[in-house]
Amino acid sequence: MRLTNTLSGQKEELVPRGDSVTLYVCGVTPYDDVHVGHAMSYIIFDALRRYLEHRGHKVRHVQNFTDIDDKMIARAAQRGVPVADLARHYIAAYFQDMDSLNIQRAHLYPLATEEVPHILELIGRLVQKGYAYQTPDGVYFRVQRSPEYGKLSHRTLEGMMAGARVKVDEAKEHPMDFALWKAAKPGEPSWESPWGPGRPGWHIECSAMATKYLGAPLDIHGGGPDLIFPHHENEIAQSEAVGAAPFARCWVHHGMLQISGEKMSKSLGNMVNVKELRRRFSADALRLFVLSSHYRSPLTFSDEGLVASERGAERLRHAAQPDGPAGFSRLDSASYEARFHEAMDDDLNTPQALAALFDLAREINARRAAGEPVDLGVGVLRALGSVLGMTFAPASAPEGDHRPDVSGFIALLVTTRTELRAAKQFAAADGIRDRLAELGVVLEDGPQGTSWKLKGIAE
RNA sequence: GGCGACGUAGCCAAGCGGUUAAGGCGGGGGUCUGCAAAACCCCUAUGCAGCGGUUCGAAUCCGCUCGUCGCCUCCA
Repeated sequence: MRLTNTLSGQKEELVPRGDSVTLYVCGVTPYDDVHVGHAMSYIIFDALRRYLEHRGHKVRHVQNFTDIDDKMIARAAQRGVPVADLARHYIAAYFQDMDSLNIQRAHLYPLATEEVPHILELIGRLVQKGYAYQTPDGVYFRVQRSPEYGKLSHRTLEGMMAGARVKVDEAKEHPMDFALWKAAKPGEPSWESPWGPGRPGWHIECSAMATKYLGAPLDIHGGGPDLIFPHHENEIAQSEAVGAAPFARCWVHHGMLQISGEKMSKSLGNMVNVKELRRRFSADALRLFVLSSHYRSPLTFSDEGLVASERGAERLRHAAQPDGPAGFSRLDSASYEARFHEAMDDDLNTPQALAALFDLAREINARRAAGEPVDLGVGVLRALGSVLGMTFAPASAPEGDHRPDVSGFIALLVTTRTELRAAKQFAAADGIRDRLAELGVVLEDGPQGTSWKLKGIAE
């Protein structure tokens, strides 16, 4: 398949070298609940991984947790809890939320705090080779030693300095030099090192973990677009300085999630967290919302968009119901599969892949309505949908929905209503239906009798 | 100030020089139904921000104008 490589700005054919594809995705700093921006990011990389696996590649997927940094320390202090406890809590929350979105877990989730020896070794090599120097504040990377610095973000040191929004630190040789090791201030968690007690800088952990667990060059290194600079740029500088060049063959970045035209950020206070969203929308609706635009385009979050996606998800769910007779069908699912693959092969074009799925759903519905067996088509729809991470699970049982199971009572009312209808007492029958609708139970009369489902999710 | 992205139907969104401009949501009409819902069928952009240019041919390439947004600082 072809993927856009941020490094070249071009679509490039992904050619696996060994028996597997290595995928490193930058993870979160676990100091707060995950928000829709994270959801968007990890849904996209989940779809990428699932597709690679669908195409027969073995994927080795590593994603880190930055469990020690300024934000962690500040939040822990604010709450009066140890940093490690804060990390443990939000890492658990991260998994809960991502699981609820049907995002496959990475094979390994290294923690920065557990990689300190390896990080120190890497810093030592950088110092030894003249790429790093010590100041009273810690150890810094010497960006001017990297002639290619800026190659990922396509900018130059001069260009960045022109912006002049860089804080001046007298002790640094160059304003763009960045910390590899931060000297501990009193009361901060710290580790011993040849440069005094301190903790790792942000960027060094990813270089250390990625090379340790996957080895350079990585086939794919991904992350949010806001990580291109400085995080990923610095990862490249550090890693390639010690000979791990190229650090990654293909850099994959997606568009930014925005909220009503603005960037969503902690400072603007317009965060929407995943837990809250999952109470109102199904995992499939979130998937559809994210994947119905191309991953490299910015996406604007909106409630109306989610509502529309929930309807769309419901449409696919309906078509994917494995009912009806099995048997031969004239439905040509191969052509839909071909469209799906062609779209996904071309830089993960999920909107077009979804279009193929919706067209398949339409044909399934039409043939099912005509009494034809559609089990083969349904099988293909479910298989391809699951490549995108769709669950097809009924929307009626959202995560965190603690409504008691009332199906017995509803069944009783449905039976009663059926009897009323048989007796042509339509006013009473409609009354039951209306009252149930008010309570969030939708009845549908079909040839095989009356079925019901809970509405509730996207109300 | 530097770098970059985008502007396609009421809304979201594909399209990467050449058949009738995907798909979803919404809306309109119809079939089915006691009615409704769901489902199905049909319709919903002679036009792709505007103006020039290149080309036999442009939503797609180039230039300019207008508009929106992002990165350059912690952030997926």
